[in-house]
Amino acid sequence: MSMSLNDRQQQLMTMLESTGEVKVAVLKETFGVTEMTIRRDLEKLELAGYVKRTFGGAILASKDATLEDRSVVMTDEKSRIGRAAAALVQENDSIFIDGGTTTLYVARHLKPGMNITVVTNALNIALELLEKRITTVVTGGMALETTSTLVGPGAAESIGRMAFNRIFLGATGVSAKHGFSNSNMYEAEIKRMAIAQAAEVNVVVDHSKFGAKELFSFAALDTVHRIVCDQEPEQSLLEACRESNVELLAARD
Amino acid sequence: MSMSLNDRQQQLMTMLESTGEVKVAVLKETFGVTEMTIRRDLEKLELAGYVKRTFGGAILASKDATLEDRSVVMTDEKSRIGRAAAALVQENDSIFIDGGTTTLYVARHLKPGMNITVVTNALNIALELLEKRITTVVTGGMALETTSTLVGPGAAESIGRMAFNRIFLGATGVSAKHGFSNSNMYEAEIKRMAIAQAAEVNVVVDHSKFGAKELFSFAALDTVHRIVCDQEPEQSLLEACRESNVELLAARD
DNA sequence: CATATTTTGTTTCTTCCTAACATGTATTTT
DNA sequence: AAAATACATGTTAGGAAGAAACAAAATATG
Repeated sequence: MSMSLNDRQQQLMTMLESTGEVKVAVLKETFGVTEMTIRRDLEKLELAGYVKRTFGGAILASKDATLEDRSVVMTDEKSRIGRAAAALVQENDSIFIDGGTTTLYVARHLKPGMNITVVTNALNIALELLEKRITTVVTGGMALETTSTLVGPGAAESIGRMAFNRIFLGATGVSAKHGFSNSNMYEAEIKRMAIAQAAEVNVVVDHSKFGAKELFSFAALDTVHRIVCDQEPEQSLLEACRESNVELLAARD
Repeated sequence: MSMSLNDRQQQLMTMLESTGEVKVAVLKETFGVTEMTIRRDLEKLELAGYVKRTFGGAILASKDATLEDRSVVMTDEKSRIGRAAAALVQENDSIFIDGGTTTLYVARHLKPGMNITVVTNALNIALELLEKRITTVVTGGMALETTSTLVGPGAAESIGRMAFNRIFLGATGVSAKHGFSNSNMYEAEIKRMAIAQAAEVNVVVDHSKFGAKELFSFAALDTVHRIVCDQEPEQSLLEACRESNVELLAARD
């Protein structure tokens, strides 16, 4: 057993931190591996003290251990990105927040009780916003196990009837040629719909997504107005952004 | 299952609070009972939100989970009702589950991985269903802080496009004359919409709601097909049900 | 006292877990 | 480049924990 967490294990921890509990049967589907592999992951995470295994899954070990010393995938980066993105939001805004791990941090950094209307297609984000006493509208749709995101015709249709003055989208890939992309077709479709209804489009990504191309592209580079990230991309992508007139907001802090 | 904790269950909680974790095998010896008895204790404590069961034991529940569950009353009754209601669900059903505390227990008792499609307007119910790997569709709408329920035109519209062969609704009042009622106008509207699209209407209520009339009535007595409750109502309401051809399913067990 | 109700035990079956081994994939060594 | 090693993942079989249904005992209730 290696010392550090691999990609899947870190993703697993991110999921766990947003939902509070994970199930072996779900994770198996999510990552496309056998239950045995998931169990080995959980065993390792339990030994490391990160999680407590339950019958059929696992929950977070304890609240106090959940602090920042956990080396979960890019939490610090995502948190900084979320804070910077949330700072862009003005009173009386009508915003849309996409489902995803990075966007969750945007919601978390919104000022409680703020007088805005937030539309989201993510269940966990909606709950988070409700706790902050922020007016929350949820798109309809079919729920995806993995991200608790709502997709499909129901979601698309309800978005089609709305107009946002600011939206925040996640992405699993950002490339100069290929633009912004996502690994899930249905999620990509929702992103496209939201963009069509938006006055200002923000994409929130950590630097690990730069240069990556996923199967489903949902926007060309010049379609978005701003990229909120934790550090600037390498030269070629940076130049492409300048040419496409995309603002780069790097939350270095 | 009794309403309050018995001696052994309270001792168990005391042990748990001092040690942080308990094991079935140990508790079995400690109290001189079978494992089954301990499991029943733990099951009850988990449904009440006090503990989280692990493999072979249990640990203290996390803070945020207890907040929601512990505050509610009639957990045992609601749990029984939920179980009886969930037993009505057949494979390949398309069902709707209303937002509410009692209906949450219906969702909790559905068999994991069951091949059904569940539509709901409650965020917490949707998350619960996702963990059980059940196909989940969420209505759109504005979220109400108090119940994390989605209401309004968005919700109504999406329900209007669906057809359910079974629905489960909560109610805050059931009376012979006034029918089924709810204290919240918006929620009542959703219930009306759902009924209009349903082949079979089930109302799940504990006995404390019998005889009560809330401001917003959403259905006459003879509109629903079945009432799932924990005990039969008094004579007058019982007769009214018979006359209106409403099946009464009392989950006494 | 008789009857109901609740609690606990028993059995059976299912689900989840573990362990041991097999396979595949990198990575290093020769 | 071939062989060896380590590592991650898959497969199979067996066991342990849990759930469901039923039976028995204890307790309460009229």
